[in-house]
Amino acid sequence: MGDTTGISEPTLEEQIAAYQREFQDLDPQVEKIVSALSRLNRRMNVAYGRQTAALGISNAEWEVLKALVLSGAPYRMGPSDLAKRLGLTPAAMTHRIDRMVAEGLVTRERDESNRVRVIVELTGEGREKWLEAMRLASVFEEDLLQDLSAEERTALGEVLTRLLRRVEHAQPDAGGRLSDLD
Amino acid sequence: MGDTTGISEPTLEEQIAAYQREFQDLDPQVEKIVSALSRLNRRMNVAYGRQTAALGISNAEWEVLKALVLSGAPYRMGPSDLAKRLGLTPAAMTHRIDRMVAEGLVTRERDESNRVRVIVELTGEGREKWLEAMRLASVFEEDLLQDLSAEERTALGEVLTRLLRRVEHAQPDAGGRLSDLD
DNA sequence: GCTTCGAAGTTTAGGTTTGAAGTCTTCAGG
DNA sequence: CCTGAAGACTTCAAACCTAAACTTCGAAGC
Repeated sequence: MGDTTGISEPTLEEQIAAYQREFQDLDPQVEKIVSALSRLNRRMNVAYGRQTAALGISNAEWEVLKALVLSGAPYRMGPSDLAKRLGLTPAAMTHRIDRMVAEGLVTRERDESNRVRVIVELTGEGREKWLEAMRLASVFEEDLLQDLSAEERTALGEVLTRLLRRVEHAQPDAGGRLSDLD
Repeated sequence: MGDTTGISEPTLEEQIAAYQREFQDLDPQVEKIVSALSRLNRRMNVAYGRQTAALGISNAEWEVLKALVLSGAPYRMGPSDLAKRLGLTPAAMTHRIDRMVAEGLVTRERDESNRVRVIVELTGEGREKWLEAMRLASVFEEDLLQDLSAEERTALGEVLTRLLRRVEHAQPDAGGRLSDLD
């Protein structure tokens, strides 16, 4: 994972001003929200990356551990399910599992009841790694939000889930319009 | 850019419940905000990816065009500056510029006043591509936020920039605590 | 002037992901 | 049974990234 520490970009205000200069047909308020969302997420991922790196795992491996843990005991999933869950191709999943097996985070075995299927199962070590990562992450997240009052947190959560519903239940066609899928 | 269309994850509510089950020491309200932020961003990137793909460019190339345009006329930057701006290594920047030169989106020439430096300059075609992409993106973004009232937009922008300031001026150490850098 | 150091880009080697092709297993019909 | 088809996973080649070594140029110091 590349060290994105040295990332240097203009301030949000400067960037909005530049957008106004180069593309007048743009609502600065909308752009502010979108740009802030994007930046916030990038910075958070950098932070998560440092934390997981300190535990000796990559962000990619953390994603796999997360999917397995959240699937609930006995913490088993097939490679295809994992791939769909993480938005990877099956090929990438195969290699990622290879590495994680070598590191003892998961095991891979054939399903004896259906020998086409493969079962990826979290090891005790893998679960422990996830718990450690979660402990770090939860401290970071609480710190991040510490300036927000309870009311602000509620409001923010509500607005974000509203936006999320809007993108999840609809995907834009090539023209950019959101069109319902279901 | 892999087609992440088939991404399949539990609903946000299910995921929060799973977190509670597997890691009790977690504020569901915090986790809701963080998870929604992360998902929202991922979905938006998928949407942007489709739009830029429809224009025959990748998300990666779009980032470069954006940096050049926002730098202002005459739309020139050095590879190192671009690399820092995008959070890439110089090596990656070299190859990315290679491709974009081949596609006619930018030109590369040596700075005659300082022959170590290289100048990457946006072409008319590159600028036009960016404008097209922005037209699509702005429609998408406006659609995304259409359910939010003016007051909600203002409040959301304010809260997000507040969070952004908190991560930008501080980066967590390996222990997860935010610690001021300046 | 000569040397040394640092900065800017490029090249090279290695690793991860993708898309396409291939293998193996299961299942439904003849 | 045997065959064909579909599904689950793996293998392979190509694309793109990172880290590190290398090349070149410019700026200081003696």
